[in-house]
Amino acid sequence: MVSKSKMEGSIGAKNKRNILSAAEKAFATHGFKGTSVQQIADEAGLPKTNILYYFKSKQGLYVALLQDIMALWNSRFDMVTSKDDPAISLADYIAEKMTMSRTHPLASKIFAMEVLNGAPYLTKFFRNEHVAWMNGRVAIIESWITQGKMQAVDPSYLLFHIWACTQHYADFSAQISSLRGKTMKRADFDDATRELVRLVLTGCGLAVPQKYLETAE
Amino acid sequence: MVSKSKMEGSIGAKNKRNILSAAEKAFATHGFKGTSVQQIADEAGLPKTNILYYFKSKQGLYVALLQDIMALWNSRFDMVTSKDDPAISLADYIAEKMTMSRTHPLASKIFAMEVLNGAPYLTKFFRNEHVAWMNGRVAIIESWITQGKMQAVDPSYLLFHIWACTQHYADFSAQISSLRGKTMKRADFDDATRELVRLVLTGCGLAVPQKYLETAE
DNA sequence: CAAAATCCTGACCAAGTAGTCATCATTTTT
DNA sequence: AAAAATGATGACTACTTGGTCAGGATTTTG
Repeated sequence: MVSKSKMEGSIGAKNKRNILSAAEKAFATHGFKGTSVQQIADEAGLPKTNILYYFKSKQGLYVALLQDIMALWNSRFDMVTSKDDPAISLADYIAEKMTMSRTHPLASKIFAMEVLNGAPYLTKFFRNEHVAWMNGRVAIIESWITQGKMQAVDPSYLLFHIWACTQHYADFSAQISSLRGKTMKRADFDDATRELVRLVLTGCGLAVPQKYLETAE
Repeated sequence: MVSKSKMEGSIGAKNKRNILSAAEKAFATHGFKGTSVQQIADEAGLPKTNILYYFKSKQGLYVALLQDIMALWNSRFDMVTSKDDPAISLADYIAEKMTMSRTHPLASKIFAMEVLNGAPYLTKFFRNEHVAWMNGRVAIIESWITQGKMQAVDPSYLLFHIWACTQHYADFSAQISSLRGKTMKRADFDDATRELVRLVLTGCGLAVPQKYLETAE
């Protein structure tokens, strides 16, 4: 019976999840400084001291949350190889990132704020795992180019632009909703995804895969 | 002698500019809540009370700054007509926005933070001037499309994507610098501009104007 | 069931905050 | 130069905040 003793104190695990979820809401809406531990406590339905019991400090909670968020960034694009089809790979990556913006907008906002403020808690991550990831992806795109599978574009800037556009729908939702007069629904995200896939792929001299072509009418 | 009496108290005008500049730096780095009036005072080299003398409150200062920032958004693209050339017009707009990201990154960051937090002080602006601007631009792009000057794309999403990519270089500079191992210089911005112009214009079925084609080597 | 570990919380505190106010200094106007 | 307007600031206050701590409750383990 090993499992029982190491059940991670299911009470604690549950509470931690609850607190992290409340913190995500609060931090995404008001930023790190703009959020008080009391607000998180209210959101979680717990007394303030209980928050500090599970996370040693507000900063500790924030860092834990940030780590959870970074784990979300993992993608099937991580595993792409130079033998894959660039059109499919890039289109799927764009679609995947758009889905993230739709389903995890709060995580995206917290990440965006962190980077806006100079990414004090991410510098290490950026300089290690993230650079390695980037180098790998750049190499594969370059290989696609030398294989003549796609037009010569700068891979770094291409990735920046994909991130910029996909994250924009989460981070700037207030502006987008105001301008459209209504919030983005699932169908709108699908439209935006198709538009973006077409823009990027055409710009890379690639044909748009069937499944990202306009279906209806 | 009307002018002399209404010289706007050049002392006051100068101080206000100084304070706004200090506030821009502080707010862009730490957000509204994360910035104390004292920090702004230190940055401006003035006692705290003097800040409150010129701007009635921290919030008042922030709103004044935000208005200054919104005025910066004015663009030559505002004046484009359906008779203009879409390739030139869009390329110039992209280049102009990239220049803004390079020369006014703090303004871009403050705007981004404001929108991230739900744009509480911009809702009115969004719903009025901004929607009107948007409708006008969308109509012109649609007219370009019906004239057969460019491919059929959704004008709203196209504009969103242009904003996303251009602002990204200001707002996410911490991430970009980390990944590149060095900050973006003027020449790098020019490279990024060319890449983005090519991506967008090609994606709209437009030829890239001469001046945005790779020059060197 | 006893002991140990984990969980929970009210009372409290030191530090930092935005903003007020009374007073003084300088500049502008008459 | 007198009066008026504008500019400048130290001292103070009311309030919020993150975090501690001591002690109690509940659950888990032997």
